[in-house]
Amino acid sequence: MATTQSYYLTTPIYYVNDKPHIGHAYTSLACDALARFLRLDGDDVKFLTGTDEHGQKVEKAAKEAGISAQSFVDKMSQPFRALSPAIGFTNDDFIRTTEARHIAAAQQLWRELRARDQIYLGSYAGWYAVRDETYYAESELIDGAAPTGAPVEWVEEPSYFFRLSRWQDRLLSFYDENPDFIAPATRRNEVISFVRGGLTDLSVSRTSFRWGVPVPDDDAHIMYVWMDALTNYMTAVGYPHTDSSDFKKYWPARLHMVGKDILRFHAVFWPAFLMAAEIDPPKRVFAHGWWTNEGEKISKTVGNVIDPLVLIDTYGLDQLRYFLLREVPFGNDGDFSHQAMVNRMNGDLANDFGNLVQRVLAMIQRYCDGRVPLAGPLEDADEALLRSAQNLITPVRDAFLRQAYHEALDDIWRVVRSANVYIDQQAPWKLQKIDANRAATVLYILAEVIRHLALVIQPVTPTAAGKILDQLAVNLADRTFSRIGPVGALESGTLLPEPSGVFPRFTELSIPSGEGGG
RNA sequence: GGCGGAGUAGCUCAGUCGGUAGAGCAGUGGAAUCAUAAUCCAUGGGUCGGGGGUUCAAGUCCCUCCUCCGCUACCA
Repeated sequence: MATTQSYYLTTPIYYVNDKPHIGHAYTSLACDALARFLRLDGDDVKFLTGTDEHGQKVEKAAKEAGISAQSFVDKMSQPFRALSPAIGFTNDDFIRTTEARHIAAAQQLWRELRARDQIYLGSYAGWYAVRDETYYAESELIDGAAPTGAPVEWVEEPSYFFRLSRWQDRLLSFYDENPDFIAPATRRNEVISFVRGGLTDLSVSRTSFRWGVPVPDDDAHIMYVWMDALTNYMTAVGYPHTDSSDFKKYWPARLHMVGKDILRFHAVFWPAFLMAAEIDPPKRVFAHGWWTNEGEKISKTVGNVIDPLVLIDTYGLDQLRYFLLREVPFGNDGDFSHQAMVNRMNGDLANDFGNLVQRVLAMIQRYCDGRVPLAGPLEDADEALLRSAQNLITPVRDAFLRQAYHEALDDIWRVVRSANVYIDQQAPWKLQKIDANRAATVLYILAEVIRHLALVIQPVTPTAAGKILDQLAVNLADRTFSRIGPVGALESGTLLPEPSGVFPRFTELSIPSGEGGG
């Protein structure tokens, strides 16, 4: 057995001032597929997601709603928690920044920084945008508003500062020594160029509102939301108990998956905080891209926000998961369109793969009494196809570890297509009439190939893959990657259940009565 | 303005250490009929953004220009 490795990966914690949309689902999906892959590969995985619940926006929204901030976030956090069962996310924990465990962790990190003179008290004055939770320089303002369009107000307050300026060189050498820390490469260049441009100390406390983690030993201040929020990644593995088994096992995190908009916080501030506290920084931050909707930028005001739950209703869960991971080189922006979705769902899933499974299982049912056929001597073509399926895990693993999901799926589909070529060349429906043993051999090879395909596609389309493995009578315990190859081979004579399609085609009849996306 | 990335077949993109370009989809023609009207086979004369240079040879290196995108700065 391979040695078990621990792999801790996280989504950002989602800000509760919003409802879950396709962007949240996408980030979590990218983590989920990897988490599932690693578990099947025998790793000890911890996959974390959760909600970010502090900040002025929440405080204001709660006040406007006439409820306490706590009950506001209790309510708003719920849809994010509900996303996991809806989209099949297998997160091991769901953290909320309002939990006691987290407040203790954030305060401890603060104390560590304070004790090392990495935080000092000063004062801050500037244009502050509540909506963005950010200060802007005078020069950044456009017509008296933030570049984002958010209204700004002049705020002058005492503030604690983190000595970020001291970490410029350390960060640059850290990036240099860890070329895989920031992905994709183009984002890495951006971050490095930003840091090279010079870093100023970072304001890390606020006195203008109250909804946050109190600064230790100074009740007038609460912690800057990002310092609070980023700490969640450590909270969930036991911090401040650095001698706990979870912390030792899972920290530093192997991967923080983030949207490209919050890369800087993760790739600059976060490692600086950690190095300043003498804690190991995470291994990797991946900044993925955004989706557009039918070519249009998605925005709330335009009203073209995509609800992932609607897409699941329309196209199916596995279909959506497949589309999101296949359609776009991971890291790039992508466009969601009905046509593209249907092309993937029908072309790749239903026609190429689903139909392959169906025709093979149907022939086994008909020609072999519904039992796993007995293979005779193998010919070159048999061995070539079988080997390509058995070896598939290698490039697929390599792709997953680089978060190159599209490459992994491309590799898998190469084998799917080879199997379709093979079945046509061998024509078992003809062989059946002249050489039943040879037909049985061909069908056995195909069944084994399908077993391998189903095994490796599990992280992306877990439900359908499970159904295929059910139809091959593969035990639940035999669905890990340790069963790849002859060791897990189907046993001739095993009775198989009646096959039924796992990847339905999308037809206009598939459209539910309500309006679809839009 | 600076830094970075990208401009390759109708569309989306691959193209390793330089050797006269590939995949998928779409289109066209054909085969087959086990299968979810699915599959398979055949078919791509693209000035590899423009121009110049190095080289026996450049999509692939150098210079320059154009366009688009990202990050960043500044003037206002």
